[in-house]
Amino acid sequence: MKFTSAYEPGEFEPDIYAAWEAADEFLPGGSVEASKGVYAEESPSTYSIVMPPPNANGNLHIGHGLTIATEDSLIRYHRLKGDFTWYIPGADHAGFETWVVYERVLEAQKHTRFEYSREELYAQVWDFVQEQRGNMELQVRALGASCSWKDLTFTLDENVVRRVYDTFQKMWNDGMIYRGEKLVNYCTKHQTAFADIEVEHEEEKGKLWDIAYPYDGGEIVVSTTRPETLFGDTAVAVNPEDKRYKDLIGKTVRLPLTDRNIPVIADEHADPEYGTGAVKITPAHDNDDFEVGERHNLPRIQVISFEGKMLPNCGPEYEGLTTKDCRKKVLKDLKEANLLRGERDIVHSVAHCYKCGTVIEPMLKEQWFIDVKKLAKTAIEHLEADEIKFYPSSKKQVLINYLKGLKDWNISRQIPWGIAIPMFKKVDGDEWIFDARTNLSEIEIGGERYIRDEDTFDTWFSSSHWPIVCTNWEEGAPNPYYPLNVMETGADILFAWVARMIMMGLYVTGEVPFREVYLHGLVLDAHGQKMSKSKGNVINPMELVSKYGSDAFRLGILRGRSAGMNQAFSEQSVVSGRNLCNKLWNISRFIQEMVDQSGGVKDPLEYTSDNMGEDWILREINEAKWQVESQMEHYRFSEAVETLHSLIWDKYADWFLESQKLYKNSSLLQNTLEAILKMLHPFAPFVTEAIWQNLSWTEGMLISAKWPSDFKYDPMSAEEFERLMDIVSHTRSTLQGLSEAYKGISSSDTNMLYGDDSIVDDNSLLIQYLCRVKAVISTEGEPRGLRLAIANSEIYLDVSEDAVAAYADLLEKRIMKIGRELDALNMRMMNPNYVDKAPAELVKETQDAIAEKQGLIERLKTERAAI
RNA sequence: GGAUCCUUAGCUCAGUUGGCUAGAGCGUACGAUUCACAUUCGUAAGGUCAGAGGUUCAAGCCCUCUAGGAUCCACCA
Repeated sequence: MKFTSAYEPGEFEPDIYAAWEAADEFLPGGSVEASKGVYAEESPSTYSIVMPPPNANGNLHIGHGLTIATEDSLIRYHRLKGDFTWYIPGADHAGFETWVVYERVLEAQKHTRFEYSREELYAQVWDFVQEQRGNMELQVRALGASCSWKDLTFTLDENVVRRVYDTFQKMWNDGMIYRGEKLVNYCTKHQTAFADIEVEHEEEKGKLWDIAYPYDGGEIVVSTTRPETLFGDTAVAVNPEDKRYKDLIGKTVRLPLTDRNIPVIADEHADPEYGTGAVKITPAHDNDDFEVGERHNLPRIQVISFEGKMLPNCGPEYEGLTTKDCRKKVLKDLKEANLLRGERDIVHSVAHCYKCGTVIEPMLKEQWFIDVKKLAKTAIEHLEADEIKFYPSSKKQVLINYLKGLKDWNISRQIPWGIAIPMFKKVDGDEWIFDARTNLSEIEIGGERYIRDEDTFDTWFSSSHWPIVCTNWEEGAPNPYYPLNVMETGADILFAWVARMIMMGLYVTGEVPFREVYLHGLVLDAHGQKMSKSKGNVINPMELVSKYGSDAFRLGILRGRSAGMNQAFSEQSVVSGRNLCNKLWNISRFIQEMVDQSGGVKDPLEYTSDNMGEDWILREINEAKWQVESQMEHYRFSEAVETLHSLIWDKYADWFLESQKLYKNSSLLQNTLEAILKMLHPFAPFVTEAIWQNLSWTEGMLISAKWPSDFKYDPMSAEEFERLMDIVSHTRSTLQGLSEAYKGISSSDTNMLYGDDSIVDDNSLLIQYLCRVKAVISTEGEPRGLRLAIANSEIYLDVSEDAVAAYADLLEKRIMKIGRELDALNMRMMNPNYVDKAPAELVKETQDAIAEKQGLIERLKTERAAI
């Protein structure tokens, strides 16, 4: 006997995973060749998913847990269905994320990045990541991901870099890449630029100061939240419609604390309603001002350094101050100069570095940009042609709207950890050339020396190639795994990643990179709060896995989750998953015992005609299977889990197995259990495989078994069993009611009497067992006790008249309830429009229901009359 | 400011093209107990489907408005 009384996940999970992996079960069709497009059979159906690569040096968080549970259940389902499934794992160098971590490591060692060359740093981080990397991969395994490890792609792998360079070169040749001096979102702590999407805006309390800029015969008062940037002012703008300032347009005013004069210009940007209606223009340190500057050809004066300190051009008193200190000093000096006119509290949103929270400084910097017009336009066309189906569907339009307003994409990052930008600048001159030899910092072509750009690519630029590189897509070569069947990822990176994969997929391959997109929402804590370290409500998936098992975690996290929604998650749902695993384990243990009693070998499916429960469970399994198929098709994981939970627990165990305690049809038990194991396998791979391996008659591995085919059964017989279930439920309920109403009634002391009823007659033993009554006896024409209100039957509980009397109140309540239901139905039928316009089928159903309820009430009234 | 989504049992959520007598898990109450499982079994209570209108024979579902919440985008001198 290999079945212990409780399932212990830890005893089985590591060995089972190792066995799958050793048997190459994770490869498409189970062979290396198939992943390369070489098949034994003619064009098999394929199914591919790429894993959004977890950070190579990190630990998995709850979001990864959801990702893997979702993707792996799809993969396993399709594998059982016979598809050549390819689930390609990845590891992300996570450019900036990892860099932040590594900078802390350096800091701890009392070093800084500025002591090393770019190459040295790259090599150091590479080693650091390789050391850490195994951790993440072990955790992905612990979650049961049936991904093809032989195809693991690291985002800095050679083939990735090659593909990224190819694309970049193509874009360069197509004139889509340009170098521009623009304002970038700059973090002065990390000393790198960010894409707009990487910047977090937060509402903050701030102050709006009014500062007087004097001129001969007066002053103009400007409003600003950033007085320290006044050294970079190159104009004051007023709205052209603003009568207050009309006469000042074109005049010059004195810039306070300096000896510079700047012009007053007219620009729509100035909002007459806001502040004083006059605004200082600092093109080098403000996004809007930059645009105003472009419109009016204003000089751009950078006054803040990349370290976040004031530059010498601010004057010796201010040079070297941080922006914060400088603001204080400027305000103090303005006050002393009697130029500060006002100060008020405001709430405004301020951009912060999403990693360290430092205020983002818009800075002038030469960067590489991608002109996204064509990319976005093509993507929109394909989206509008419905080439990609979205779950939830609303996200498609959200994405289109985003693409319509997309600005040019800054792909330069000033961190060493990433793919080097393959651009070199002529030493003597301004010319830039493309060259893939980024291992060299300097190259020579035709006697000219070129120096490589120090920057690296934005990670999203390389990540946008993910479906292409993971499936080994090559121009002109057929590839059954591209486009992917589905891209499953978090709704929060719809813009950052999904949008860019679509643009890049179309640009490189001419095809959309995936046919469907399933987006999951955030996993919130049990109270619907976002998980965060500072709140201390972070749930570690690995802790849950070690406590309850991988399957329990997977079942728990998929429960109550639907596409695109941020939803709560609690340990409780994992407990419920664990219980289901244990239930299935014990079902199997019990079946194995029964099979052992009848020889322990595998029998072909047989079913006997005298047990309706067998027909019924075969029907229920068929129906559950069809439901799960449809639910998987529509990414309704939560419902699929519920369907299976209900099948296994409420139907298979509570009714079928209970009835089998009397009938023991060994071959049927075997065949139905196998079907159930297969159906639950996508969600709970370990326990189902563990059972499969423990059962005496099964062969091979469950992971690569075939999805069950339909069972044949007798539908009449299955329906009859439902009647039996009705009788049993009703009896139990009535007995419970009786025992609560009248002390001394217990089911085991009560006899069930029946009149002319073939179902009871044929199944008296089963009914006796399921109802736990003393005996089921024919009335022999002498009914007594309480008659049960069950359609088409004559069944009594043999209890005293006093007990029946005590039960009267409950009975009355039930009659009332059914009466109300009957009234509602009658109302419906009395409406001529309903009878006219509703489908005939429905009207018939209503009529039947009325007849049934009338009959029921009659019988209940008889019960009452008998009291 | 713009957009999207959400509001259903005590809690967390399902509810597909309108047909519902609104479901599940957990929790609660009552009862059971050698015989697969206490990670168990049985029974029950619990809902004006956020509010107000509208369309329809019929609305949790479709439309309009209102209130509350979440997220994203843009902007805020």
